[in-house]
Amino acid sequence: MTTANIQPPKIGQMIGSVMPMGLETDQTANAKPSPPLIARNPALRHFAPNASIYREGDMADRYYKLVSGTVRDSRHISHGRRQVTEFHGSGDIFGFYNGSRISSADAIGPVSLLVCRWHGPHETDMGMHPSTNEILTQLIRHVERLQQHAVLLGRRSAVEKLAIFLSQQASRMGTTDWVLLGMNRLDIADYLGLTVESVSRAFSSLERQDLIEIISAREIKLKNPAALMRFDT
Amino acid sequence: MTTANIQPPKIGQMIGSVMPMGLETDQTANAKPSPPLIARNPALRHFAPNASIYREGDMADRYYKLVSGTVRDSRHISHGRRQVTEFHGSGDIFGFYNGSRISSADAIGPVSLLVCRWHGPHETDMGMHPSTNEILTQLIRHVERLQQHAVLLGRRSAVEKLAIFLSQQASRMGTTDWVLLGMNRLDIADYLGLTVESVSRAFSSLERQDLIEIISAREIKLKNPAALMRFDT
DNA sequence: CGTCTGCTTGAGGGCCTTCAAAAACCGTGG
DNA sequence: CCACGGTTTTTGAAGGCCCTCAAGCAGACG
Repeated sequence: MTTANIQPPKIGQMIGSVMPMGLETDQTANAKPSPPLIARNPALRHFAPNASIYREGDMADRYYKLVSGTVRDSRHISHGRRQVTEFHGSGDIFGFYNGSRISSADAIGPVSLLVCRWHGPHETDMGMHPSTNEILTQLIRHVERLQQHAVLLGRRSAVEKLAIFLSQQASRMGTTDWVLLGMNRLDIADYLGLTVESVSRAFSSLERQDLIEIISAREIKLKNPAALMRFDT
Repeated sequence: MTTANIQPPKIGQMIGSVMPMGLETDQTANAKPSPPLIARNPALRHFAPNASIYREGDMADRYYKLVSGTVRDSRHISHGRRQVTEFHGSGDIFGFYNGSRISSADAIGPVSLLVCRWHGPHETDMGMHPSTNEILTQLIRHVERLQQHAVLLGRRSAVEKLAIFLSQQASRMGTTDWVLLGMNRLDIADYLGLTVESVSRAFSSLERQDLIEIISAREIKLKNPAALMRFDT
């Protein structure tokens, strides 16, 4: 079974005393009676699968540096729909907003990250752990990714969207011919602006064209990476 | 082919004498045959309609602060199509990339902007004209706008997309009940991930619903701003 | 073994795209 | 002032793709 190497997130194996299913808002509030919320220095924290890291409307008084796991950044839109704006991976710094947040961040699978206090650009100066240079670089990378995402969303065809998405996921994990997806079909659908069904059909279509092989739902072999990349022209 | 008939902006079109009336001429550019392109301090420059400010693949060795006019930021994709990722307005700072640029910037209409030299985050320190604080704020705003754009692109309906777009354009120019569009239908279409025809039909649909009044193609009266905003729920 | 969740597949309808053409707009020149 | 050519915008008709609703299937877990 190739699926053996995939570890579906298990709720029980979380470090610390984190509650399951993330029905509550913020871990930090519940983990301990009243922990020192954020020290002057970044604090390492752990989140259970589906736990909420921050929500739309919250004040943006801290930012985050992802150590391990995948974080979904999304906005709710009408009729229960939602738009996933970005997937964050290890090393990414995120959570900057001018004023209050306009999107929510949630853990997909177990997540570890550094929490840093921040009250605005004026507070971003020397001596902080992620340096101003690193923050600038990350913000710029952020912008680049979001522009790339706009290109994805503007595409007409569902198959094109998925092909490019898979290429990007592969290159992001440093490989060229296979991908281990950190998110489910619904997350992908909301990221690509499609429905779950359309995403599933796109997967099947790519497999029929012999461009990929669906080893399991989460593990994809790219049988023709060049052809997949070519959708991005 | 919708976007096939776009003429790629011509690089030679930097302003000297081509400025339409009503705009101050560029003294510095006319004073010397080949002015020092970028000084240590920001240099004010003028661009003619459709002039290119930077292109995909260029090294990102400078950034820009827009003084007046509208700038279109776009990426070329396959089959002559393109995706507009953002419209920049007065005061916006743009053009940051890690390494080489992944999108092009073009002037829509006459544009004046400050050009600032920049070779990476390490060079962004005190004493620059746009301060590090301002740059951080602008980058964050950039991210917020791009996230908002993703929400727009993810929308199912063309009418929804246009309604939200018009609301945003209005609030961006500080008004609530009318908009003067700085771009044509094709630009809007490529921004919203639609065709010109669909955009035009969406305009007509909104007018039939009595939500807007098309005074001229570029000048729109919002007859029911609240209803338009409600599409953004 | 049965339930639950997530993924896939099928059929029908709606919306956008495509192709085509008319209408409105604009600067130019008679 | 009006006529004229090119561009931009609008409108129409037909087709394709995605969405919706619905059911079947597979994997995980007790």
